Amino acid sequence: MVLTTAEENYLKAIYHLSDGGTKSVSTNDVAAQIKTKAASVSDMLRKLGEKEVIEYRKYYGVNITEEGKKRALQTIRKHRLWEVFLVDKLQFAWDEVHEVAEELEHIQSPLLIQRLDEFLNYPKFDPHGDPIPDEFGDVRARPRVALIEMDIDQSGQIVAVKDSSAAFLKYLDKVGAYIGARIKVLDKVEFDGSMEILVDQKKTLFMSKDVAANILAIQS
Amino acid sequence: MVLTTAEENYLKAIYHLSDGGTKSVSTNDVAAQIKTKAASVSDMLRKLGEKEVIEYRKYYGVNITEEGKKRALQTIRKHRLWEVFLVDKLQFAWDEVHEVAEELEHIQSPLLIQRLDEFLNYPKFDPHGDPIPDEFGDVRARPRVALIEMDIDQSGQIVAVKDSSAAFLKYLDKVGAYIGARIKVLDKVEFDGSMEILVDQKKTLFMSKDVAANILAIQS
DNA sequence: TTACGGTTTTAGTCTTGACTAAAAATAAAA
DNA sequence: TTTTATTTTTAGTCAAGACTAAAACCGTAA
Ligand SMILES: [Mn+2]
Ligand SMILES: [Mn+2]
Ligand SMILES: [Mn+2]
Ligand SMILES: [Mn+2]
Repeated sequence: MVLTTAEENYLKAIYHLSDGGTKSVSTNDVAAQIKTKAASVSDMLRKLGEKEVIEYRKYYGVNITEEGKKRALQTIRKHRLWEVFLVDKLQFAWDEVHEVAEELEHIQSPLLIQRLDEFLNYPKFDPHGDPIPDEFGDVRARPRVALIEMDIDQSGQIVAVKDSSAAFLKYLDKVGAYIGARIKVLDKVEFDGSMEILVDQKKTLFMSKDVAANILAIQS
Repeated sequence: MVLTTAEENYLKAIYHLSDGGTKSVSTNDVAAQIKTKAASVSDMLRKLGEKEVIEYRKYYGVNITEEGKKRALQTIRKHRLWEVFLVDKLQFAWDEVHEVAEELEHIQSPLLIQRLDEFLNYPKFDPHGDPIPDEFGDVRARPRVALIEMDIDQSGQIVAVKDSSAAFLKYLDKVGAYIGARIKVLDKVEFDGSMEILVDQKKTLFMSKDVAANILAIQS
């Protein structure tokens, strides 16, 4: 059974909103994520339910099935591999890849993805630090914590961003935060939740709590 | 004005059938090429006419406009660049690329194509020997002649294939004909039009007139 | 000049994936 | 336990792109 581009996009959205299939997802949540109207979502949920990639109980939201999870992870795998390709091979900036990958992820060719993976040397993470599922849909997740959760004097390394919008990524470029940077929390301001971060042992960075909430690190 | 995937496919078909815009094209020809029904084609021709990429006179076939030619060549450029990518970078065989390129050619991103072109080192020909239009739609065509048109004792070099079907390309692989091969016509059989060809000064190849008609060479 | 065969267009239908407006169901408040 | 607010679904519509069947047109032959 084959999914259309629209169905793949819905399923991916449901997967993300459900935190990898752990939570159930409401019609309105999906509508917001996909930027469609709830009425359109209701329709699609019925169809995805019939295809048994989600379990759909009217008025009570949806849960993704095992089959659905597998399908969503395949699409996510393709999306992230293409992002790596665009950045590593075609010198795209990390804030330029998302829309293109959103299209490329729907190209149907198992051989293409297998060869692309090989060509990219089997990358484990995409340019935003998100893990790339293997061909069986297995994801090796790293324990990650938002910068905002870290305490003063704690050290670590930036490994991913929660928000992949161009606006946010460009801001990180501007201030010199990047994936792989070593960081240390110098100060947390009680009043507004903003933070002072030492980057690579040399540069001090001030960031609002909104920024700190969208940078993910591993602690060391 | 933006074209849908379907519209791009129709326009490309019309471009090819019209020999690069020189001949007018009938509804039935398009239907055969796209593998749809004439009724569907009529409908689409009306739409393409409204978008002024073709000139459509009911019952009298269509002619592609300058704007249409430009659009078609952009799609062809993308198709052929992706074919080069698949063969040169992902080790696809030349008979495996067409279907995938047929999808990839519709990805919308000028930056992607510009960077891909650069990454591939500005290739001038695709894996089947067809020229790749530049970003302005200019094609530098080589003078090519079908093998079947060559006379006994004439020499040359295989530069392209007319038929890009997997069946034909696999056959060429099997018998050892390839783009770039040096060839010489040893014999032409009056009776059935079949030919005897010397390849790379060492291997003799017998081919039917159908095969000889689909191999293109430059004479030397 | 008319009849005919082949080509093309029109008319009507279907599916997919959107939308708006209205109805129905659920959840929260009184 | 009603009432109300919010969410969700249904009903009806639309556009794109396909299809079949029927009508219209074109060019040729009688
Ligand atoms: Mn997508
Ligand atoms: Mn990403
Ligand atoms: Mn195509
Ligand atoms: Mn080609």
